[in-house]
Amino acid sequence: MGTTQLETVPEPKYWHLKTVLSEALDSEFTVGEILPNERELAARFGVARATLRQALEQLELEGRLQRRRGVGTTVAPPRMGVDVGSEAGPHAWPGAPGDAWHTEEHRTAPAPAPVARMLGVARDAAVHAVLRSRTTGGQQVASEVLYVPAESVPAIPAGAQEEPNTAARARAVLRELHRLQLAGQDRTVELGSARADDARRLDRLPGAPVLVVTTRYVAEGGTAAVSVATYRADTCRLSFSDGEDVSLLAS
Amino acid sequence: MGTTQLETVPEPKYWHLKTVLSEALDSEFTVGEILPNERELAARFGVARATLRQALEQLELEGRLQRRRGVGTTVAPPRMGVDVGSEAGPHAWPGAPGDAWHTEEHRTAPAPAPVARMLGVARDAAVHAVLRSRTTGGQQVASEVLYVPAESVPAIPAGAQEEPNTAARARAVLRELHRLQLAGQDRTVELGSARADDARRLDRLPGAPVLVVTTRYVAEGGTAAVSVATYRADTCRLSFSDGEDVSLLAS
DNA sequence: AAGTGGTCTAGACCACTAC
DNA sequence: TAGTGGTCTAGACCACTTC
Repeated sequence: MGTTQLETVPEPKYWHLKTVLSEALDSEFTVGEILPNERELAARFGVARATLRQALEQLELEGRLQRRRGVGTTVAPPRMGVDVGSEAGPHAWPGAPGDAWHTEEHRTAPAPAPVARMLGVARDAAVHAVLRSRTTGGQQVASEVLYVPAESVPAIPAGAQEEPNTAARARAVLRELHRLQLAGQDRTVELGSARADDARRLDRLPGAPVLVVTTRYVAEGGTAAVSVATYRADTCRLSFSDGEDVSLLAS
Repeated sequence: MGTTQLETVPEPKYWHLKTVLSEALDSEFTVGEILPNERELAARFGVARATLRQALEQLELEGRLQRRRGVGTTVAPPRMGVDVGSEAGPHAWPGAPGDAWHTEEHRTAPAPAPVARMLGVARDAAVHAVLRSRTTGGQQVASEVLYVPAESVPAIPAGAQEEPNTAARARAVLRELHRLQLAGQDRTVELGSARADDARRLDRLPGAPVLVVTTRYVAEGGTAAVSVATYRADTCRLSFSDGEDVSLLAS
């Protein structure tokens, strides 16, 4: 026999299952419909529940399914496009009028190591942390922490006094930030898994896949602030329209 | 007792494990070092192998570990930044001189349904498909398919003749495309899982997490081409520098 | 041939939601 | 309380790499 050995590949069961289920979703189910439970599906396909779950996990990762403990597995709507590139025009400070975020809270804490490095501050230096959240179509799609070193907003008193009016303090930090001249910004996107607090805010379990968008805001002196936004990877498609008029994207 | 019920939350074992391992990676291991095998790690932590694997999977998803069948689990280097926004200046056609891609192959096939919709062609209409790949630091980080409807490159003869010189044909399609005036482009990023062919090209198993970057190229008449690029989500951090001079990003 | 990670099983119990 | 998905176990065998 030749060396070609056509298709010796034994396709894993869960992979084949995923394909079968995916086609069934396209043809026999409608958005929002609930699937039979895992034990029954496993029995119906003649596999162990763990194997079936491997297939379901993949489909959930791809945004085709939504699973909720105690409730069931439902067919997910197509991912929603979420504008990231031109929320309020190119090169705008966070919190500029018209952006898609809701300012929620203010804390004073040391920034995570990579953020501290970008900001050029000591690894354990306390900075302002402004927590914001973003909702689209009635659903929480992202939560963000904006790190602002004290040097960027000298008019804001240091946070010795941890008062309850944190939302007001957060807005004050943003207002001060807007006084600076924004020289530019750059963004990175990477895959992450939701930490416990983000997971709670996004209504997901810890470890759920998220898209982490890190934005560095550059002003005169250097990096004036860094934002770390985590988007639900299962329901979101991030869109970076370059400021052009892009109308017919739709789904 | 009050209703606060502090920390009733029984943290899942795999979650706790992941935290412990993560800290160990930071303090006791160096990049490239190989970990003890899964059976031994599981025994050492007193959990089933499946539970340990759940923790390892998370760490691999976050780019902390790299696992290879038949070899072992190694500590991964930090993710590499991959420029997506300004490869060859803003608003350049794919294949413009200086871009980071290597043109490999040409096919003629119907585009996937969502792409066909963006291109405004019939769902089963055959279009040019140009396959390209991108390497960074000696590693294959992305594979791309560029879909070009026949209308965008009328000078290229329809692909009745499936000759072997497909790379040459691919470059011819790109050359023809460059004759059009590029009016704008927009990008989306979403999470996906590698199909069998992409997985092979990226040296990963099918289903591996990938970041799917979809770019729509707009010329006079409308959408002239659509590119679907899949990046290894475990090793890549996509960077959208807005064309500014952004030097001090580092790791 | 030996050792690794990848797949799969059949079961158990837990946490959560809804009634 | 009943039913769902989430976690966990202790095994088995397979596919792949290396020697």
